[in-house]
Amino acid sequence: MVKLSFKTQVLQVREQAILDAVVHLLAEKGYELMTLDEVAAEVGIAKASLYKHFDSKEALAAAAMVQLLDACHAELQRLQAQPGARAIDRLQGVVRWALHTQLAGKMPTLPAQNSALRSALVADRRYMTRLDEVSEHLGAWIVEAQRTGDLDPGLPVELVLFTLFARACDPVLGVMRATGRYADETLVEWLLRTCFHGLAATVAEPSPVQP
Amino acid sequence: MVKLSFKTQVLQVREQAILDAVVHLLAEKGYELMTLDEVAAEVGIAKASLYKHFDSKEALAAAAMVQLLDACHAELQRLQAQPGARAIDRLQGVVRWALHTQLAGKMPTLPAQNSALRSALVADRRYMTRLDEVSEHLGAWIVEAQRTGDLDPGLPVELVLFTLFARACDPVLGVMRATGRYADETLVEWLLRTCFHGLAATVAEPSPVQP
DNA sequence: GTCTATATGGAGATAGAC
DNA sequence: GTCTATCTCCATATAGAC
Repeated sequence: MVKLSFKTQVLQVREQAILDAVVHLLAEKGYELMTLDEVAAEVGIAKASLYKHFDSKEALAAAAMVQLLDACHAELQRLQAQPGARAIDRLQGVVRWALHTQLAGKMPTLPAQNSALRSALVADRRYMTRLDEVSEHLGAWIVEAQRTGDLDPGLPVELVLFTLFARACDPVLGVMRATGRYADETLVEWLLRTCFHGLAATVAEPSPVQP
Repeated sequence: MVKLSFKTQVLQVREQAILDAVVHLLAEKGYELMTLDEVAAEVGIAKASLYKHFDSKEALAAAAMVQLLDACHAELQRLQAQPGARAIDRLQGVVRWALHTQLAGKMPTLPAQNSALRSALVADRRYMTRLDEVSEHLGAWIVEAQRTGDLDPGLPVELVLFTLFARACDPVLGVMRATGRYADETLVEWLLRTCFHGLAATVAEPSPVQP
């Protein structure tokens, strides 16, 4: 076991607090609208202190995204360990996890195609490595689900993959929640249904048994 | 017919050029990353001149969004006039139109939930009026499609409506296009399929007739 | 209305004491 | 490493001549 000095531990706790704030603000307002003043205020430290932990705003956001991918990876492992599950069950499970993460205010929106963040992310090896791992893992499940006919085999794997990423931060969830008319769990199930079976969703409802 | 002086016509043409540039830049980079310097440069006028036509950046974006809603409204009218079409056909038609608009670089992304743009839009009567009209029109089609069983009647109308708005600027289209591997029309059809029938899409392909 | 030039404010990043 | 204070850049918005 690696020995960590007390000071080092305090440091790590602080860095974790910073990353939590960043994830929260990224989820709430997105990268462009997130300011380092807000981050510092939420953590309760001076803005300048942030630069002792991270080189720039982009590096800060990248570290937060790495943390998110780590959480996703952990969820993939957890789902992988489910004994009787089929690939399609695991895929639905990861989308459900993503939607819950979004409901918890911890799912950053996808970076815009030409954002400064985008460039920083593709240049970040830790981020790209994890993204590849997650993509590989999901890709394998997608291929398997297509083989068993649970996913449309006519769609390119990458299209399914990108769609899953996009649905993870689907704005529909937030807008529907803002109406205040539906329970969180209901919304999650509806979004899962539209994601996998579409708005048409001709899936037969189980009819109640007559007494 | 209303008589317009030459000067007034020139003015309107210029304003249209400005709005075209704004729509283009909103689609390309989003509201936050769009700068008035870029707008002015693309139109070929001085930045200060923009303020003779529009009061602020927000007003500029709002006018562009109004234009987009007008284009959407026109498309709704066109689809309404199709004689034999069912409601579901019309709904798919409007999503197809939206995706083509996005491919043409003329579909702004949805404003973030807490953006300054958002506030400006809800405060803009012209925008809200048109949004209500479009929503009403689509809502009627949705209800009709649910009645005929072409859309899942178990989903709230507003959820379907928000989902259609969200899919209009689905980032999946841009990402897939960036791979350069697929024809635009193919991508549009795939996205329509996943939108209405989901990633599972158990719809049977028409098998070729044997000779 | 269009231009050049400028004012104003906000946000990322840095300096230097402690 | 943390702080206060400051620098610098850039984007919105305005002033004023033509």
